[in-house]
Amino acid sequence: MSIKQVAKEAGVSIATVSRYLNSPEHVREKTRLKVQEAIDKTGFSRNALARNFRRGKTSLVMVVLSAVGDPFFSGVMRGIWRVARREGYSILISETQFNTTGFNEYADMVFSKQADGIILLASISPFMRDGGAGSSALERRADGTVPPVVIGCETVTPELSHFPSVRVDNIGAAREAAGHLIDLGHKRIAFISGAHDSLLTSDRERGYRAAMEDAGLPVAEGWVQEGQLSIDGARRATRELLALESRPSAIFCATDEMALGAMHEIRAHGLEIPGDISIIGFDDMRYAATASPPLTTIAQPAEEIGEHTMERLCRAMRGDDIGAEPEVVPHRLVLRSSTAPPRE
Amino acid sequence: MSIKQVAKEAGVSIATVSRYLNSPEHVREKTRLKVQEAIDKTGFSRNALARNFRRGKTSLVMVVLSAVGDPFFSGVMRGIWRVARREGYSILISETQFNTTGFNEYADMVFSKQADGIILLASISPFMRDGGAGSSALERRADGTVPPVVIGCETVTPELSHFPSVRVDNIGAAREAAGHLIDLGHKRIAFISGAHDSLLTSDRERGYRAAMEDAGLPVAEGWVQEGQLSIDGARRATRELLALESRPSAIFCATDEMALGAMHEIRAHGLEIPGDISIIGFDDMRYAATASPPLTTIAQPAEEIGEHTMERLCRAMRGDDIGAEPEVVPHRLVLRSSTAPPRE
DNA sequence: TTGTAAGCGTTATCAC
DNA sequence: GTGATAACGCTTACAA
Repeated sequence: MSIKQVAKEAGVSIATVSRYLNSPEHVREKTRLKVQEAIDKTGFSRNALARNFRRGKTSLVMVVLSAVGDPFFSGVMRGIWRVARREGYSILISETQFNTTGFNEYADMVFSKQADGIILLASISPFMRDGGAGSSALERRADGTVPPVVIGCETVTPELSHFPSVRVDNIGAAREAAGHLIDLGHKRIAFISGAHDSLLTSDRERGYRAAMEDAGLPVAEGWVQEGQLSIDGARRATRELLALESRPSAIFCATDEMALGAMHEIRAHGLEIPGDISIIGFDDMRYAATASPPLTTIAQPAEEIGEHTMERLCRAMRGDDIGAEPEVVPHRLVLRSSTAPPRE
Repeated sequence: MSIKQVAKEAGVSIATVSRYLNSPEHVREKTRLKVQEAIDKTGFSRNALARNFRRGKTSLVMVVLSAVGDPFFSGVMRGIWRVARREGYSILISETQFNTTGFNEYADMVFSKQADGIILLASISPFMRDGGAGSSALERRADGTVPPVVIGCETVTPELSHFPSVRVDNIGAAREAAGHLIDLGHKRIAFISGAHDSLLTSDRERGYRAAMEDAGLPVAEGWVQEGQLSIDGARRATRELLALESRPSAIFCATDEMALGAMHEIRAHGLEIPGDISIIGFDDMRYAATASPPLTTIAQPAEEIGEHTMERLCRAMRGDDIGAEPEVVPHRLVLRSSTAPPRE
């Protein structure tokens, strides 16, 4: 079932079979028929491993994300796909499952030629911690060039600032989210962040703090809680907030996922949203609109982020210099029913 | 940056470098040091393409799913990962994006040796429709053996019944879900299915119809609506149901995703859940519990499905005969607050 | 313990 | 248009 057997079967050389496979227009009609027949007969399937090896490329792009199952990625992937199809790339996805080694393993795939490029959607903080093979894979390269990597959504650390990225202005958007609550008249506004080392949410936290400062409002002790980017984490964080002496009248959650957790916990305490407490999220994942009440949030143009990220990667894989500037795409405040003026 | 340059740098043969890489214990301490030094100096990274090609295996397992962003996959992947780590496999994920070619492309990767095995979580109906390369990849094999494929979650078509699968008893579980509504006293119970060709939800529909029949209840015209497996599809389906003369007092949704859409639509009509209409879902994805009211549903043991699926695949890749019997894992009815006795 | 050398299945570069 | 044939980078007998 190798090209060789097909050649024998068809009574031609292996070169001809290869040509038939790669550029049939360079093969005479009559020969083409013979070869196709031989292929059908032998049930041949070209060994992609050998092919990729020989060609030195795979036409595969690896998308690294923290976990499939995050609804936000649906849109981003759709955008990536649209471009990938157009440009002739296949997409392979890998999960870090929130751990360090996860990423390193996949970063190496570009280096070891198993993929032509990488799109990083996962949180990138993990692999800054050690100096393992993977992190260095992103730093150095034998010939000093930068490997084809584009970072999507995430905020970029200084260490990785030589990689291009596509994302919203997290600080500005967070500022706008907090600003919306302030505009409604809230003064006691809490923030639920991700983990303490999450870059993404630390930018959003910065925006929150900036908005508070602009408005001359204090950020009281305990008003910033870690929600671990999870529903349960957000519930715990909310529990803390509700127990506070100066209980906030509004909570800004760094992700919609956590906002859903917060809402659940608030209801469990017999409080009303937005009557007793207003909630605003971030991402506009599809479950934000079906929440009860529907969640006010900051929408990221997920599909657009996916498209632009992939487009930029394609240029990098083609060998173009795409620079390292982050591309900022527009966010949008989506007003729904989970925010309202405070009661008093 | 090939093994050859490292060999030259270290003053040894390429065989020694290769040995160092694969079984360092067979290399003298002193030589080991020399080689390691040369590797560091050259910044060498072994070309996995060449390696896999030569070895004829990749230690890679491909997980095919319809689309990233489905919260239900989180748990399944966690289970798959646990086993993969233990058995020394890496996981690569691919999306069909709900189209046929998507699957074919990836199915071929096993055939073409880029992955050692496949786990199919995606709906498998698409690739039954044509006789393309991919579908045949799952059917025939040069030497007549069955390629290492295990199907997770999904119901298996007769055409694919020679492949092993791991899943819940969809019919039985659906019967229980509908039965729960019947036990509560509901008589007008509707069902929101996926697409008409979705195997998964057609089994659930069968369970629903069986339960109704058992109870001697009719399934009136219009009580079974297609929800396209999406929130919006479910909203449309619900709109149809609410407009019905004999408006149902309870709706069984074939997935939690659709249940959230249905709930949203019901609330938009100013109706109460479960006061006016009871809702029950299927899957117990993580947003089911945070819905308002929390969603009564059928829980699938996602993590367990992932584990068992991967375990079985590992045995298949090892060459063991794993048979083709579907393995049925237990489901569980999770009572929350979206179901209650009918008003009257 | 190390080196030599024969492949693995393709693609690509030549002649013809 | 087609056919030899030399790579590609690595693993693995087999020899030394």
